[in-house]
Amino acid sequence: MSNQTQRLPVLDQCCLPLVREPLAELASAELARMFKALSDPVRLRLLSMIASYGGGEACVCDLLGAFDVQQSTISHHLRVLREAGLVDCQRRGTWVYYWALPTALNRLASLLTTEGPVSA
Amino acid sequence: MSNQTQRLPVLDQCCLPLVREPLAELASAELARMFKALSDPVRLRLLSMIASYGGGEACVCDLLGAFDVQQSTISHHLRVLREAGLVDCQRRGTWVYYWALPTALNRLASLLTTEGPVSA
DNA sequence: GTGTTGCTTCGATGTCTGTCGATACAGCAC
DNA sequence: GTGCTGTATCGACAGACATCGAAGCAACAC
Repeated sequence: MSNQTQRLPVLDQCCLPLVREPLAELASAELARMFKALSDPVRLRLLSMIASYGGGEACVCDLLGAFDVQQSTISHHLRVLREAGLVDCQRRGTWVYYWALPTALNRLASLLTTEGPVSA
Repeated sequence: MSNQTQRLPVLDQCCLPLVREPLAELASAELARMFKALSDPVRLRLLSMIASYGGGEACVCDLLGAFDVQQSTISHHLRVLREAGLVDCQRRGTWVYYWALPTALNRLASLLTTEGPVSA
């Protein structure tokens, strides 16, 4: 279930802050895909619930109750987050667990930061 | 030209990192609007060009040449960025200048950060 | 095997969005 | 005033997206 979508090669060398230098065209396309995954309230709450859940991962069954949409819709949003490289998942027996990918989140964060030192 | 759109009240008290606690429903809607503004490659590059431009602001005329889309499309994207609270603008004589709003960018950045200290 | 539960995928549908060309507006030069 | 330039807004349209219900698949219980 992991790694079934393509990698995001551009992100391996990008991530100077936006304010430091103009974004290249290729990088902007990849980054826009990641931000698009964050551009829906349901997905944002899903990511937040997953990332803040005890143990750093959450079963889909833990997430469903918090939303007023159908289970298939949640599954769709989880897939969008996964294809954007923001979360990954694994089936364990009957249940599927999701966890956030900190590297991706921190890269987006450092891109938006306008102050202080930068890791990349 | 400034402040012609509504404020984003939720952001004044939000912005603990996503990984720290689940996002409230209201906050997620406001934040999703901001991320949506970042979810287009043209807008991402526009923001980057504006933020990294010498003097911290850029005239629209400085931006147009870098894109393969019509001027009306650029104007549309600049409006989306402005209504999301990520940039502001001011007319000076014939030209309109845009600048990034660091507070908004840093809030999004701290929301995504999974490590280190947090300002809020 | 059958049945049940948890989750994903599929297909359809209404809404949103990026883009364009045309038009309107603002400021300057004259 | 007229004309010109820079930018914003309007209206239309194709493509993208969020949502749903139905169907499919995987793991378990029996």
